[in-house]
Amino acid sequence: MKADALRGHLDPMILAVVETEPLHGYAIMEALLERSGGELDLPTGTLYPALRRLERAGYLASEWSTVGGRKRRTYQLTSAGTKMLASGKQEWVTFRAVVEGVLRPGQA
Amino acid sequence: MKADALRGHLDPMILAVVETEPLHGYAIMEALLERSGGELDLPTGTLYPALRRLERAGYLASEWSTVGGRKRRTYQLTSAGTKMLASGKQEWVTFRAVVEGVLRPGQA
DNA sequence: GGATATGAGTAGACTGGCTACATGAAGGCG
DNA sequence: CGCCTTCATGTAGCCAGTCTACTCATATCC
Repeated sequence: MKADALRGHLDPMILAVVETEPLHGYAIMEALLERSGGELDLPTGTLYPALRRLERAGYLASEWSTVGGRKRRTYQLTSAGTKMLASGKQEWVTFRAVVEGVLRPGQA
Repeated sequence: MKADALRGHLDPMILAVVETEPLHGYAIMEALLERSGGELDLPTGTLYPALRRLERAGYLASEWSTVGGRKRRTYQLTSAGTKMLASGKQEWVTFRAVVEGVLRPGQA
């Protein structure tokens, strides 16, 4: 899967994995990997800046903790993030319809 | 629909509309607009550079003609373009599975 | 002692879609 | 005639997000 393909689709995916429970960065990486069936193996240079961006934008809130001698920054959805996730899901549906309307998969 | 979302997905869409018949740039724009239900209204600053890029890459071949006093550059798929389109469609299926696996739409 | 897993982060490159602009002909309208 | 809209192609330069490559630090297992 090409890197560019993710553009603009990563944000809702990140928000989605912290929807049900707050997670720290490393756990978010693992959750994305697991939910995508091993396809979405984000480099840290992508994930961490993305998380900070989403926090700056007000969609995530973070909190430091120490577990087993290691520092974690745990992120949770804000109410703005919840709304953003909902609209992101809606946009995905639109986007999918556009692409498939043009590609017409399964058609000559 | 955000602009970034298109990143990496535009190329197969362009190839798809010239799959059945060669078209010139302006007609490609209209075809994309029509097939997407009015959602995909590409600026010329996006489409024309993309076409040249795809031609440079060997996926499209172009030919000039004059119709009604206006010059047209008509593009058609090369055999490499046909293969590229096929793999692009396959990549789309994968990408869709990844996004939906993470987003889990219609699920809590 | 060394490798691996956990955990967070930055600097800088790359790239493709965008805005804004330039050019020109055909055709309709008042 | 002058003006606008549509058709038609194109470039220059901006911008933002993902990437590569790196740093730093602890815990655990061999």
